[in-house]
Amino acid sequence: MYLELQKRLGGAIRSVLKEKYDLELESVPLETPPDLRFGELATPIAFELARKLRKAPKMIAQEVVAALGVVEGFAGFEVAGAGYINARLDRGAAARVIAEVSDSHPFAGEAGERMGRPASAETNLPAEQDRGHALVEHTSINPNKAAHIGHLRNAILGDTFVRLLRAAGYKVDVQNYIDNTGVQVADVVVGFLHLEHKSLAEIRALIADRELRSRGAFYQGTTSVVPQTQPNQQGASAPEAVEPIDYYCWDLYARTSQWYTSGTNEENEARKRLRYDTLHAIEHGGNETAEVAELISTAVLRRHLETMLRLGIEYDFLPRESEILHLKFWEAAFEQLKKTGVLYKETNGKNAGCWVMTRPAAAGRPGAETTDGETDEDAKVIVRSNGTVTYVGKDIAYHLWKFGLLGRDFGYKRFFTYPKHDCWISAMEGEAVHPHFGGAQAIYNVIDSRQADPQANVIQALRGMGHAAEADHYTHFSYEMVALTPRCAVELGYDVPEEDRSRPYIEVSGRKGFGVKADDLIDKLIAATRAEVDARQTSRDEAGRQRIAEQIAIGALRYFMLKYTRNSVIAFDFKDALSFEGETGPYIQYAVVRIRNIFRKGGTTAEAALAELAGLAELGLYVSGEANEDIWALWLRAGRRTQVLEQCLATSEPAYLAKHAFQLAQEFNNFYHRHHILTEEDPARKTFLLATAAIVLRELMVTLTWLGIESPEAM
RNA sequence: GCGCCCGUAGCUCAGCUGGAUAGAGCGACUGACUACGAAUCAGUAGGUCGGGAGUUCGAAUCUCUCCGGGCGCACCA
Repeated sequence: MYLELQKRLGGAIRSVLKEKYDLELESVPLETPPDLRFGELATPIAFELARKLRKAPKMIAQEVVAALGVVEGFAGFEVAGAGYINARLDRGAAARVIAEVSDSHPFAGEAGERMGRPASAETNLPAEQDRGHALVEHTSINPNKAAHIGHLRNAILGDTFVRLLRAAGYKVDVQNYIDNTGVQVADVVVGFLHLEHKSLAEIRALIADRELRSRGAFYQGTTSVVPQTQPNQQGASAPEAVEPIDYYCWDLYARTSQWYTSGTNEENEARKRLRYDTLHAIEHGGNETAEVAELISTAVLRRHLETMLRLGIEYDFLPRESEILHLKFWEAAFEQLKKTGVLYKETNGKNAGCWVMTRPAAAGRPGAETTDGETDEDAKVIVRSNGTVTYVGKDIAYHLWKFGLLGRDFGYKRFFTYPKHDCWISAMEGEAVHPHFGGAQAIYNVIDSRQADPQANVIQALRGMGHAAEADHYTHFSYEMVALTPRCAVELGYDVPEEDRSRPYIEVSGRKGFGVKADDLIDKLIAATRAEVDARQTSRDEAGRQRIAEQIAIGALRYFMLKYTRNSVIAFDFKDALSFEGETGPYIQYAVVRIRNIFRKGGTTAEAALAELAGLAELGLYVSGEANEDIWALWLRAGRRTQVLEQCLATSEPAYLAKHAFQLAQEFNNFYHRHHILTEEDPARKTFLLATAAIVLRELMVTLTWLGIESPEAM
């Protein structure tokens, strides 16, 4: 609603300025006044024009207001302060618009359902239903250990952004890149083969056993969006629970990392050699070491998908580095890079014999402009003097593929089955019939801010190859890390050095096995919400209570990861993460439950309430006047959903929507205490109050769905 | 050395492309359940927006500088 009115007012003011002063403005700044006393929209445009027109701002504002006359949807305009132009809405008409914006079935359906592309009416984005094909890469955890809280932030940010893109009318492919041939996997392979001295057969048996006996077995083939957690103590016939494979690897990876540096100098040298020999065997493929790597990385990957599914996060495609290597993606990219002159062979200096690329110009100085014959010592090495390609090189090839510019494709195999679709994985020889991935118009890479430089290199390469449009639609969706507060680290039993205890936060480290595992946190959250639900929902059955507890726990976790803007470091603490009061997911869920209770108790429905509103004459009366300002503010916020969505997309910042949902819930709770709906004696006013609740319910449910948070039936 | 990010209430964070009296949650203190269920609400206390200079009619927001904290800058992935 807001967007449309803003456009209309901006247009009206622009044409007045054109007519009166012969000024052509790109756009008119419009803002929300600090208080409803000043109207619903305002512009400080007169201040800007004061110098140009050599007139007092107040005078300009008065002239503009006089010339504006009548604008549809607005009740009037006035000048305030030193020259603000304030606009007042025709509240009755605006309220009708807010009430009518709705999707086909806003109150029905599972809120946690995988978001398809909603009807255009829901997003209120006319004529922009098909915005093109976007590709979002997120999660991308090295498949050698359990996911931790840092990975959760990545996946939740990415998944939420996917939902926002889909809500706005984009076709979106979700990819989770799997580095199954990197050093991290090699390290765990070294651990299995050389620390634990296990054979291929033993490793295979160990993984099979863990998949059977660990919680992983319980998530397999589940039909529920959020699988039931497996209560370890219950079910006497269940086999003895055992740590899942990703937990096992978590410890082994940490042990191996330590092992590299814990021997004598000679031993350490040998161990390092072993490490790189193992890495190269894995990269090369076709040997037993590579087979071990494949087994482990696939088993751990499966666990990651299970963990993420608990949060309602699904993927469409899992491209793996092994296929990027063996399908010769790099060779194809290399040809293009040479042909376009992006890469050149260095003959002098420290990089002699390497194929290098000029780095992106630094913001401060152009720096990297190589004049002929001069050696750019700062250039980025893409192909080493021994002929092997670096990580950035492989990444360039992968991104050419993402945009459909590589001229090669993966093989595709089904890998994981979700309730409503399949997730595919790359393969040398895939299935004959498969969906097509890649060839997107816009891509978003959810990768932490430490990778800013390599990401900039890839963009630079694309631009250098002449793919300017693609480079412009390449977004490094960066975010800051999740760290632990020193107190939390101590609480977890880690040895925290004295000098670290006064720091604001301590970085999580997979290599050191230092961090909070994702599944542990989720389990802990569910246990906490379950205790609350058990205390409140005494007449509900076991399964019902468990389901509600899970919905609340996931809501709390997702909201926690979304409430911070991307570039603020989250200093993780159980106290904050396990909180269900104040600015949290459960607070918003609770508002939804409250509204549902009103309709249940009142023996009516939200749909009926909105239908009745249509028959209410003089709607404007109920949203005007001193006594109704708070209600009008609530309606106005309810009308902001698409505006907030667009803001989130424009800035790649889901936190704004999280904030919006909270503020709407907060204003509703205030309204709830001030106006008792079901005991209202004036039938017309009761209709209006019920419709108010219905609109807030609709808005909260749609917004929560976009955030990936379900609405429990009771709390 | 170069680059990026951060510094706002006791704590954790918002503050939209510069705009009207700087906001929220938590914590502290005071109140509100014969209930549309208090995972809630109302109220009080609490801020030199890290320091300084500049641009502007106007700066938490833009520029410069200094201070403090974090993270990147490999023929590692």
